[in-house]
Amino acid sequence: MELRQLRYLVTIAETGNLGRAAERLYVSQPALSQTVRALEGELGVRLFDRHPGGVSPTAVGRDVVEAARRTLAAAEGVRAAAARVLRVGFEASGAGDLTSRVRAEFARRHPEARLEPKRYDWGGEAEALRAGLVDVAFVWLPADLTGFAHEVVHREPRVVGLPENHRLAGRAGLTVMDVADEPLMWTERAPREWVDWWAVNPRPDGSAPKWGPTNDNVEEMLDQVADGVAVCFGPASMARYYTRPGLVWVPLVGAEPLRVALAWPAGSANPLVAAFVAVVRELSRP
Amino acid sequence: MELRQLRYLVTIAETGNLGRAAERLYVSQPALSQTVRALEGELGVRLFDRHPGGVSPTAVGRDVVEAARRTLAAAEGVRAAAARVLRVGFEASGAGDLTSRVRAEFARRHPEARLEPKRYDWGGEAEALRAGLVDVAFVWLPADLTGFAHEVVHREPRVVGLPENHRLAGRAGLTVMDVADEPLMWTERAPREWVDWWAVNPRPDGSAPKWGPTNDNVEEMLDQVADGVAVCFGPASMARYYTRPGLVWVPLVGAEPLRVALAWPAGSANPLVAAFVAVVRELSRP
DNA sequence: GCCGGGCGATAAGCGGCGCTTATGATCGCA
DNA sequence: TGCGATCATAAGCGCCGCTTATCGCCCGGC
Repeated sequence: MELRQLRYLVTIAETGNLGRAAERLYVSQPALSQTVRALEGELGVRLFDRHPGGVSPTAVGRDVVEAARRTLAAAEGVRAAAARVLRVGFEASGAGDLTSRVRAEFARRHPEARLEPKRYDWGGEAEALRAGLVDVAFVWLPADLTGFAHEVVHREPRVVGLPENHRLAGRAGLTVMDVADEPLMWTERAPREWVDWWAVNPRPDGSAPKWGPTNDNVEEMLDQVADGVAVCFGPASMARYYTRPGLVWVPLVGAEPLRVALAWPAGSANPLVAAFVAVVRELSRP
Repeated sequence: MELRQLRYLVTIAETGNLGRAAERLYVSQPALSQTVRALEGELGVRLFDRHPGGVSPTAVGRDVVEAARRTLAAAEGVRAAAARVLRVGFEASGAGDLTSRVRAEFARRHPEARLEPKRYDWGGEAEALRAGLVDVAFVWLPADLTGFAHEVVHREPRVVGLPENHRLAGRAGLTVMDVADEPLMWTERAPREWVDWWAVNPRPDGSAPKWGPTNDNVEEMLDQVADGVAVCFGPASMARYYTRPGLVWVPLVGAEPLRVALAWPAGSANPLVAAFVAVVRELSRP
């Protein structure tokens, strides 16, 4: 078994077609035919069912492909270990100022290492983690982190984003019910649970939020709020990290704060992960 | 980068010597020389310092080798996925009858899969997990499980093992202090923390246990207890899974029960891990 | 101080294997 | 029934990773 074979395998599974896979891999179709046969022989199981129209993985094949994906991710970890890069996933304002404090301290301790902060859209940091696109991530809870090592490292109160000419814009604080009648921004990207948590759904009185337009990320959300079409909720740090002309932030009172977890695949191949976790753990302790 | 190269790398790091590594790998020494150079070129860093007497990994090299190890373990996961085997680590009586219930239910749901229970000596199941020798393990707590996904799935009261002719052998229950004067079996294999927890050290009154002979595993321990040279502590299931002529078990009262965690490397390449975890989680819920 | 042994690096040649192109076999579909 | 997909097979070839042979280096022993 070689990584080349696993790379081929994954691409074949993704395209479901030897021809197209060959194209994407810059090899000829028989090369893949041959590789599949070799792997099937070595592993002793049929991995794909062939039919005119393409190939589809068998039950075992699906699992093998998934295992192959993880192996390739681990191999990427070898590269990362050599390059001393650590890809850190987050969304929007991440873990607030903890993020920058961690970055500074990590750089101090590991001057040879390079952090690569990678921002994702709503709920995307958890997906990225799962897909092996990042080595570690600051994940906004709630999120499904089963199968990942994680710990809550940060919490911050929430705020309400309003157009500056909104009748409530001058208030010192707002409750969820204060803005119950305002259309609320939401997203189709993140899991249901995530959206409901942010929207405080159901409300204390059992009612549902008044859903407004959807958006895919902070910028889109804030643009629309500044345009006056809706209001939004966010963590306090969002007020410090993102501004928009025509947008004001007011503390949201009586709602539970955002909890941010640091999550990473246990047993990650990238040794910087452990170092990063240690720094975050230390700085989040006070 | 190919698995072959990573295999070579790890062996070279283990032997610290190209010649001996070549021997173990059934290739010639220049082949390794060449592989190291190729990898160093591809990764853009020096991995080993060469000196007369052998090679030693650089700082980066150490990390790369570690990442390579994980990658090879992941590749083993591909084999496991194909073979549908799940290696389950445990020690002694493991998680008691939960173990057998899980095995039955797992076999029912995944008839094509094969469980490979692997028993380890005291504290060895956690090491085995770390070394990638098992895919999942029932770990007796306390244990260091940082970096692993884990959850407590089982608890059971403790018992005292005594020679049958011991003056306390007929009692319905014993406290730690009742046997404070008896030499207590212990082991040098497990971490300090583990040994102290089992020995209830320090005792409620602040005193230390009276340490008796050491042993490496259940059989040795029970043999010695049956011989009358010491007493031992164990989980209740040990009384049901192991018997010895001349040995009796008495409940240990007033001591906290054993907690058993199911632990696995998050993001394991073996898909059966998730299936197994699901079964255990379900059966341990009642 | 010199020589021998052990180490890794280099050189040159060779052979396997994984690629290529060309073609065959099979099925679905019009 | 023939066409256009698909994957499988065949045959040839070239790369690359192996081998053996040798070198250069450092050290330790006498």
